[in-house]
Amino acid sequence: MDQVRTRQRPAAEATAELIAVIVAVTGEAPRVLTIADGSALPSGPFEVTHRSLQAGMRSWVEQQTHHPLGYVEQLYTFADRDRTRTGKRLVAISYLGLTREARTSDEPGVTWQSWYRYFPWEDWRGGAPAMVETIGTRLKAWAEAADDATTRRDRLRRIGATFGPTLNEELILQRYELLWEAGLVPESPTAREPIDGLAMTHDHRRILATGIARLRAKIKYRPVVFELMPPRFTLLQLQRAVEALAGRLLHKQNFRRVIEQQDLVEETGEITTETRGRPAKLFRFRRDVISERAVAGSKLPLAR
Amino acid sequence: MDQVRTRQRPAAEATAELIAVIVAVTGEAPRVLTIADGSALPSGPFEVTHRSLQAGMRSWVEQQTHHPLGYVEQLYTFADRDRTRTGKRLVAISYLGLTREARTSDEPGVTWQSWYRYFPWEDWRGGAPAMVETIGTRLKAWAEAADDATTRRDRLRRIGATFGPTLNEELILQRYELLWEAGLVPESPTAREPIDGLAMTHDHRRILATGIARLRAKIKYRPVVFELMPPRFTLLQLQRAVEALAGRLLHKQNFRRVIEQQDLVEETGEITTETRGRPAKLFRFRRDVISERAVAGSKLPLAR
DNA sequence: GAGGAAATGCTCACTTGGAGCATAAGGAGG
DNA sequence: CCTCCTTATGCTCCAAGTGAGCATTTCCTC
Repeated sequence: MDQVRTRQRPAAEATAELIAVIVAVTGEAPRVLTIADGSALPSGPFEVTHRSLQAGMRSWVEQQTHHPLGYVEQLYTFADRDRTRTGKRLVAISYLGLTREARTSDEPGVTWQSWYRYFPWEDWRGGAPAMVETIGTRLKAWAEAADDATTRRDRLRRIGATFGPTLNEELILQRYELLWEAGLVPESPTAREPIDGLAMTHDHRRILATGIARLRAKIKYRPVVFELMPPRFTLLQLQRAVEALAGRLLHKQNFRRVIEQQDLVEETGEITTETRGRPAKLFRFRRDVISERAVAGSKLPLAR
Repeated sequence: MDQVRTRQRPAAEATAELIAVIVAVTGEAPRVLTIADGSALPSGPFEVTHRSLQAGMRSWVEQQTHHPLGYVEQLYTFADRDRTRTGKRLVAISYLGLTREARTSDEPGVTWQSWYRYFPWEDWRGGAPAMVETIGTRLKAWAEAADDATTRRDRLRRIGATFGPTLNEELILQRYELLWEAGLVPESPTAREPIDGLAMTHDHRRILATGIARLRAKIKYRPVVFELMPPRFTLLQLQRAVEALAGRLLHKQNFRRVIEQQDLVEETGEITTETRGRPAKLFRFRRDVISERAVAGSKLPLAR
């Protein structure tokens, strides 16, 4: 009955847009596929010809970047008030895709960018980035500038939780939002002398942050890193990839221990001498574990 | 530039629908708010007047059920081909809401239902439900009936992973999908002698499964159970609520140990004698931890 | 041939998580 | 009033998991 009532109302018109965060790891850099020379994520409207949302997203990415996609998962859906046009609502559905960087597309404007160009304060592999101190100072100033004590305390608490010494790499979105609120990024309406870091159109940088956060969380319990690896790799290469994504370094021996005891990889029998030092065994991902434990976890030594 | 190309294409029309999975725990039953006498979830179109997707969803639920909402989070967005009407695409955005069951709404058709009426095979609190064996038999028959060996092996693997002895309560969606594929639920196009369990219109039962899966996963690392509890409760009541959601029993002493060492609750100083046995202390949730560790986890002894 | 860089093996101290034993404290029934 | 039943609470044990390091091995470069 309420169903019926629902049906009687004129359904509101809307436009659905598909936005993709496509990630690869090349060398030791986590990279994201962009269009418009790094200032936007691949995107396009959901059309009648698309079999599904995901299919539509794949089609746009392939059309705009000529890059094939592998693993894909939905991220988040939002409707900005700012995105309203001609009385219709614009709903944006974002996806996270994992792939390996192929030949540079010859499409104009299509480039792979290290995601740390957009979030330079997120790369802690070489210790805390210098700018973190500046950020801390400016955030505190912003917190102190609050009108009432409650807001002030709340801001300080959030600063401590997101930029604290025990930095949690999954909180990238919360950190970005804090910077946005504090007017430290150019996209912010209250921006004043923004800090370093490339911006993107609309809320694409925010969507990128969402994708990174999801990925940083997911590598801890699902074997998704392997979607970013070449067919054969050494354990150190695997570790470097995880470190690139997480933005922090890991204990080598423990990393190997966990990977091996998880039975996620198997030796190919080959050995590489391409690196310095003692030659390393090459491994391959045991694809079958994906089905085996689509469920069970994969666990990486990323706990804190 | 690719951006520009995107803009030049005529944006496809779509209709966005909001669907809500509203959960409460009453007594020892996890309940879901339904309309149409249990056959549908509250839902309605996203309209221009809605400030945001979430606001729209709240407004529909309140309008259809007169039930106030608390905690809410987005679940998933999908576009069924079947949902196409008049050449437009229908995008459905689903939400999960947690609340406490208030007075029964006087709206006709609005009822709270135990979610195990829809998924009777998911309640393992009293041991494996009798129907699980039947399900296993029928699923195996379905697997064996596959044309080629690969499909057969794959089906058996999935059956083992989802209905295996070490049943993982989070896989409720995968189990439902398997039953759907095997034609064991009435919604399935290949349905034949469906097993027990109430169906819902469209894919609402599937959305409910998604919501339950999310909630079962989330209670393990975020203090969301408290959204479902009264202001003051005993630790056993809290445990019963978690068990109701997870569909399985927990070790009492360990449960208390974890809850207490997490500092999630504090004693009210009161004692209740409303239950049998030794009177229990009443606790209240420390609301402030939500902000304290919006981040950090809460962890419940639900690991396996 | 020496030194440097990585790969590998192993140890140790601690933390967590799953189980179970034992005791305490009300209420109900006799 | 006494006994039994039920639930609340305290604690102990043990196994598995995790964070840090030490020690060796094996190539390459100089």
